[in-house]
Amino acid sequence: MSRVQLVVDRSDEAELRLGQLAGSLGFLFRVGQLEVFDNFFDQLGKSGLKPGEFSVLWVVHLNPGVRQGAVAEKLRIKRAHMTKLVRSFEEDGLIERTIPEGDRRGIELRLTRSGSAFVEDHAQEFFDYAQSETDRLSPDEAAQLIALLQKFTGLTPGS
Amino acid sequence: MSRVQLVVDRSDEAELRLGQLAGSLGFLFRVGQLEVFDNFFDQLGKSGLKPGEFSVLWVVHLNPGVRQGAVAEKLRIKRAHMTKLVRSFEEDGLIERTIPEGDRRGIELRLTRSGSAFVEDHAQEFFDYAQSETDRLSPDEAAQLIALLQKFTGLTPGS
DNA sequence: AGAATTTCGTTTACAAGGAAACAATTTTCT
DNA sequence: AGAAAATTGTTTCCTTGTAAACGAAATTCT
Repeated sequence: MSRVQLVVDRSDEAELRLGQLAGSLGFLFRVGQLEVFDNFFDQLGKSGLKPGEFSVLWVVHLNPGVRQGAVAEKLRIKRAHMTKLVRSFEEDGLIERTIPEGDRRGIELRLTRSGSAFVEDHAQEFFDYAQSETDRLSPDEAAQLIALLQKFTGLTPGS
Repeated sequence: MSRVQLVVDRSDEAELRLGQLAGSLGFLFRVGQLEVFDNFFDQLGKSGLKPGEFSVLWVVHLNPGVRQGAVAEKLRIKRAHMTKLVRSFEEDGLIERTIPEGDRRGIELRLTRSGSAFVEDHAQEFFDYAQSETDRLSPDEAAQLIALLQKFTGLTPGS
């Protein structure tokens, strides 16, 4: 008895066509970021460290007295949201807000002693992790990728 | 009468140090994505086109009958959220959901005639825009950046 | 000086997205 | 076959982030 077998070969979960989408910067950025953040939480989530929040503390650490609007603009956090972050840091005793004499609209941010301690405690693991993100690329490729991203975003380590 | 002028030279909004943060992939991805999306809405927002939503329609367009979980996984959309998107597309008459014979847990997605029309109407401008995103880089750099991102994310145009 | 505009942070009201528990189905393991 | 485990989509609740209108302060323009 002969049998005809229809082999559809969906390869099941196999291939899913993305077409031009896979060449779209916006999409690649999104996937890249989720990739990185997922790993981040897997590895550092336990220490209560969130990338966005740590970034704010880090920038205040490097720029004591900075106005919160300037941090928001640089880190691309909306001002409305920055208000919440900063207030919450203040409640946690990590950040100090002072209204400067010169311009009493703005608010200057500084780390408290406790905030400094937090940054110093976690900077190492944060940036060590940032380093390890690039493991899936060769060192050359990683350096190239970062350089291209910096050019694209207009960000440089210096400033 | 002589005057002493204290010049602090804050350069005002000038420089804000980011230190190692500017070399962190997660941060660069985030800024890159926001950069791209802001421009996207400036240019295409009027046509009611949202990048995430269009991406879903596009993938269904290229892979008729795909299960929604597969789309979610590939596009890195959480399944809970994909449910909402797909239901909303169904309400709008853009997508058809059918329960396949083989496995009645899953749901197969297909574009309706109206959904196909939408994708065909907007694919051009969507990907034209995606192309224009790279304007701030040279063509070589853009190609390199995309290739590196594809390698990093494990995504390739083919599949 | 005084009115109009701009800047800065805040508030409120909402949208986007995620975590966890769940029901229905299928698969695996005895 | 039948119990245990895994898969798939859904629901509910919650967190994160945004938009828009606002008040206070500073700046600009007569």
